[in-house]
Amino acid sequence: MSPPRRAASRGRTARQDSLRHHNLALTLRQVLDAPSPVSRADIAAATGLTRATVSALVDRLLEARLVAELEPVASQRAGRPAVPLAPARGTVAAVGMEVNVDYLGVRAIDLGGRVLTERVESGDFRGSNPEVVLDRLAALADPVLALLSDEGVMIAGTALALPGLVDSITGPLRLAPNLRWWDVDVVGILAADPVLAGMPPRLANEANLAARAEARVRRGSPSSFVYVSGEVGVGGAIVLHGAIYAGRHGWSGEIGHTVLGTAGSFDQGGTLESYAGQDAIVERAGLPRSATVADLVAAGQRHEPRALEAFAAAGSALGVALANMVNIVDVEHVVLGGIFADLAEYLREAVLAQLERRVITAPWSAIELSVAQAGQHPAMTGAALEVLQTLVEEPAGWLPI
Amino acid sequence: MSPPRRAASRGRTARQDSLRHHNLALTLRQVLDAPSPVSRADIAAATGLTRATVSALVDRLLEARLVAELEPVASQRAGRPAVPLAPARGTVAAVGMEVNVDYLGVRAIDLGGRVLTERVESGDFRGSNPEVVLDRLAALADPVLALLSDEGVMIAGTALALPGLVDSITGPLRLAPNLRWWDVDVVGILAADPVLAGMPPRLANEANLAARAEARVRRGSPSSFVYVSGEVGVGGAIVLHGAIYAGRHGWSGEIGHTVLGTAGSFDQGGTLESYAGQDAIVERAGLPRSATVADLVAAGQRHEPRALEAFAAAGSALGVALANMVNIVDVEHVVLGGIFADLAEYLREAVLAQLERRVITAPWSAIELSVAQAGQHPAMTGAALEVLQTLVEEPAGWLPI
DNA sequence: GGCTTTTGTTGTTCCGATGAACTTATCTTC
DNA sequence: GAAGATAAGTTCATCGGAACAACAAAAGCC
Repeated sequence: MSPPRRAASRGRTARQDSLRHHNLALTLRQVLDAPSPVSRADIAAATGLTRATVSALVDRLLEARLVAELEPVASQRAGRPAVPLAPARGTVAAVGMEVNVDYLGVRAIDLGGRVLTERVESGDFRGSNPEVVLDRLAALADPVLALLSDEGVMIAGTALALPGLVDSITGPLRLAPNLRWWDVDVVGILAADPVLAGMPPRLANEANLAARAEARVRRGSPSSFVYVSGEVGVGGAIVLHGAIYAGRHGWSGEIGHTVLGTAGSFDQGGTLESYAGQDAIVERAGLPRSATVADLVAAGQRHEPRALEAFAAAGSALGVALANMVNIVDVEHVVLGGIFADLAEYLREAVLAQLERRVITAPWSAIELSVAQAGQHPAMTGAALEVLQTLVEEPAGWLPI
Repeated sequence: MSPPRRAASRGRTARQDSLRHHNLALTLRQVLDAPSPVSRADIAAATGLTRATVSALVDRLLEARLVAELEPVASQRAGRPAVPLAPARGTVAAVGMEVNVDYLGVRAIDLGGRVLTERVESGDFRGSNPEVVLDRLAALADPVLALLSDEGVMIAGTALALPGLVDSITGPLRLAPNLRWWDVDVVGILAADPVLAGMPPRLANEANLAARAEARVRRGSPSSFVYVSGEVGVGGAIVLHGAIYAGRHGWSGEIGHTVLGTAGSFDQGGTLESYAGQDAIVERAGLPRSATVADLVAAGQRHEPRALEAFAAAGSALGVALANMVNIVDVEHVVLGGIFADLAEYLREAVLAQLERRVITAPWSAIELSVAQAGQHPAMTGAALEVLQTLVEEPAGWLPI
């Protein structure tokens, strides 16, 4: 087995076929990332490759069924009409899975990012047994994978989003505080399922994957942002020039544990999560422990003073922690996800006030704050995109011999 | 510090000559980064290129006078003796400059990182006039550049380290709090000097460049670390896999402005600098405002209670801020630079205590704390290395036509 | 119906890495 | 000290891959 060679990546020697790999990946990205179908000539113009070269590359992608030709449409312009190229539909799927505190799910997307199938189950997995929960996930995934196989869809791979610290890709899961799981060999347990044993999931942190999904729907504007995801815990991620910043092990973005509110002595001091986690907000708002996000929003709409005060406190804490993060990573756009998206209306002012005050670069580059657009369960989509990315970076592996 | 064009870098089309560029840079790095001279055969073995290819590439590097052949040494082994290759000496120089709060200087290094010349002047530049100071810097740089030219050394370029926020590479300097400079067109002012007008310096933050020098002396272990530099201000930088993480504008690593010690309300709250900046430590130690680092160290050696207490407070604050940073960027090694290096003995315990307590990944990957090894004025070296890097990444530009 | 314009394809050429054979320079062994 | 053995570096034919230019195809324009 040859080592996985990426085209001319840093430190590796560039051979003849590195060129092909690189340009093939480049061409594929042009098709996948374009908002509407593109022609070979468009790709040539965008990449600087010649039309001849692009034609040869596209031929390979067509053969591999990664790209499809659509019917030409009348362009109303002079010249031979272009053949529109689009991501192939129903040929290749990527499967994203997620285990979170209150639900688990499976979502399959195709090369165009279209959802092919999805299954989501609610539950309460705080303090749950990993084997039991992961068995349940496998039971959810099996029919999805079977359905895809029946339809002749090739499965590019699987990935699993987890609300905790995961060693990049292969695991193990070190710690998921709100599940109360630690040192769980997730891949090993899932391998008990015969189907998943054949395509072990890549593991990653839920917030990082949600940020990936967000980066995709934004299609590059902004291409760099900090993503904070409010769930039971508070997660974060950094997207720089469209790519997830994973850190050394994949443990980056743990904003939830930012220390705030030390009262003079550094031995006390609560973390962001203790101010802006869902439980903290609910408690401060004076709602019962079982209150949901919807209950919080409702309280806000009724202008309940205690709720508004809780939102302001959470917003300030979030703003301070985000300012620290922005000062360190130098990214001027912040995206609110999870429950922070639902509560954005009530948090916005306090968050922005702290950001504008604490971020030293604010006078030269205003901090923008926006609400996540990636829809329900973005980490599931992000997990599938993670798989897709490996394919997009290495399309040569999918070519017919 | 932004990504200068790499051969076949992401998003660019790879042409035939991209291969050459890439492999040429790869070969050059092998020679420059090796601790001792290497042969063509060594390079071939290390890179996977064939000896034939390496020979051809090395010939070009010899012609460009970037690499030199040394006298063969008896290897005591069978076989034809290898021709040792080393960075060329005295052919190409990179010039690093620095303006800081209490000194300014110029340092020229060659391809091997050897210091060719350097000039440093002390001063007190708080609240200084940028034109005056930069004129003085130019007056310091001119003879250095002249000397190099006289000796037939080609100058690869210049770079300038500044203790503040600089827009990547071309400036302007947005803010240097301790100089009390803001929105200074540094490159424009230096262009009044006829010599520097011909080779305008790249600008970057002092801490980022010091971290670059540190990464160089460490030669890759650790290849990822957080660097905190205590000066009058507190600067920071992130090195990931040997490369400086610059952020979106080059404003990353501003750990000095981390908010700590908010007493319940988020409207108060001091920054790290107000606990661990030199002035803060001096004041808390009960020393006169004019006290130097040496005075602080002396007070520590005399076990003066107020000094030790000040060190403990600074260490705790630093530890909390570093923990926040490590949680966000996921790097398990911390390097203390500037005055923190001198005071490391007294800070270590408090810093480590906070790190071990606050970094959530500490149980799985112990945080290591070490002292900077890059010597005096590392940012000057780092600035020169910044220039060198552009050459190393694009050696093709230096080839004879 | 010729002309223009744009798309996609077909050779040919050129560049760069490979691989095998060859030369060079040492050590080893009898 | 001559004959291998071993390793370093070079030479040359070959091959893969992109560029370039010429050409065919399919439209609109007058």
